[in-house]
Amino acid sequence: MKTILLDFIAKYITLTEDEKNEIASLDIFRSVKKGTTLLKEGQKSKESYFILKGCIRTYYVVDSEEKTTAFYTEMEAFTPPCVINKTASEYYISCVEDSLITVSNADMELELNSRFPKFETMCRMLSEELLAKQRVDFDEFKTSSPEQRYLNLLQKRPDLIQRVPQHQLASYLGIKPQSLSRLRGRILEKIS
Amino acid sequence: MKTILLDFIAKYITLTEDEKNEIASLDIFRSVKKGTTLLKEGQKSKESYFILKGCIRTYYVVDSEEKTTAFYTEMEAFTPPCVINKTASEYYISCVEDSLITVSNADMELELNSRFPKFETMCRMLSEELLAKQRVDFDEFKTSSPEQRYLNLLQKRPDLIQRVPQHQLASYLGIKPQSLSRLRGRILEKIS
DNA sequence: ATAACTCGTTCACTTAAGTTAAGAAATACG
DNA sequence: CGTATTTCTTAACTTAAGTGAACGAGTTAT
Repeated sequence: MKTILLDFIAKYITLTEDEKNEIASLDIFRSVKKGTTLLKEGQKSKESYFILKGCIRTYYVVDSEEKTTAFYTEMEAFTPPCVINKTASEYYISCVEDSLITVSNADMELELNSRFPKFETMCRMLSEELLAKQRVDFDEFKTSSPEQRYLNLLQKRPDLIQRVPQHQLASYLGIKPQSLSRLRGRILEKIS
Repeated sequence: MKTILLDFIAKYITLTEDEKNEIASLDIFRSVKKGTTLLKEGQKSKESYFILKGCIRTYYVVDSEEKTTAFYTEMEAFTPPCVINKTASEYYISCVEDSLITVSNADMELELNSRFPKFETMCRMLSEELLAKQRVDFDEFKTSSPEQRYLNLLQKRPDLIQRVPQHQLASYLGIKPQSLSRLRGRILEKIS
């Protein structure tokens, strides 16, 4: 189970056995139930997350309506903007499914970064990679219609369409649930 | 002039005089004319950019139509996704105005990172910060209408509306130039 | 077991963006 | 200087998303 995290790290740097043991012995592994809220709007936080198993969602509440902006699943890591900016969170984080995650602390990372330059190298590489990936996602979103976005999602993350409620998917695609229903109907008609 | 870059770096780390001199003596400062294309679709590149003065635009060409996805202006840095992913570029980079920029190389950065841990710390902090900022931008884009996006841009980057052609702004906002014209008319009517 | 609620879908209607075309205004260029 | 080109706006029409309401299916609570 803890090997999932070590496998992830191995994509960026090579750890000694001692270092692996140190990582594995950290008290960062958490099991969270579906529906659990990990962070609320207005709260301050220093926590970063890595998903071993399950699905985590971030959403804003605008005019008492949820606006889902991201889903994180297996082998994905993220740090909320409020942790980087040291501001109160503008969004909520909650569990879509029973999940197994790691929860690490900014202070802990700071210490690891200064103790192990290797660790900082990994953080830099990971941030650069995520920045590039998110840039491409953003560009694709901007340059395509809701229907294209849905078809794109169907290609790239088909699992999401199965494991996530439609109304959350809709807002993730930037539209209303009714529009997603209609749009799916339209696509089915085209095929037949 | 080179102090602009040093001021930017100073936001993240503290350099010695020797280090400052070394940075200032690097052959990375370039003056580029309006309209110059820095990178084309299909090309490979290892170059990162920092804008001292001017404005740089990234755009895709889809069905022989330009889709502008970003503008970079004074004191902004960016590395194209193709450099990180080591793939051919999917977009173009071009100069909106006569600009003064730095062009650095991935190999050069790798060397600096290993010679000066401080430099890698800066890269990590910068990537983390840009990742958080871009996340917020993406979320705002997703959760708002074209009209809200325009008003938001008017607040956050009023200079862009002056210095960039409308049709490029429109595609940056995810709409057609005609829609931007109409939308601006609608806003003016509301005010009066 | 039934009532309350959530979720997804459908429908009719409204609103805004896309499309096509035309013309005015600004800019570039020979 | 005048012509060509690009840029911006306007208008009429089409298409798709937003809105409000209603319905059935499935779930939760009492």
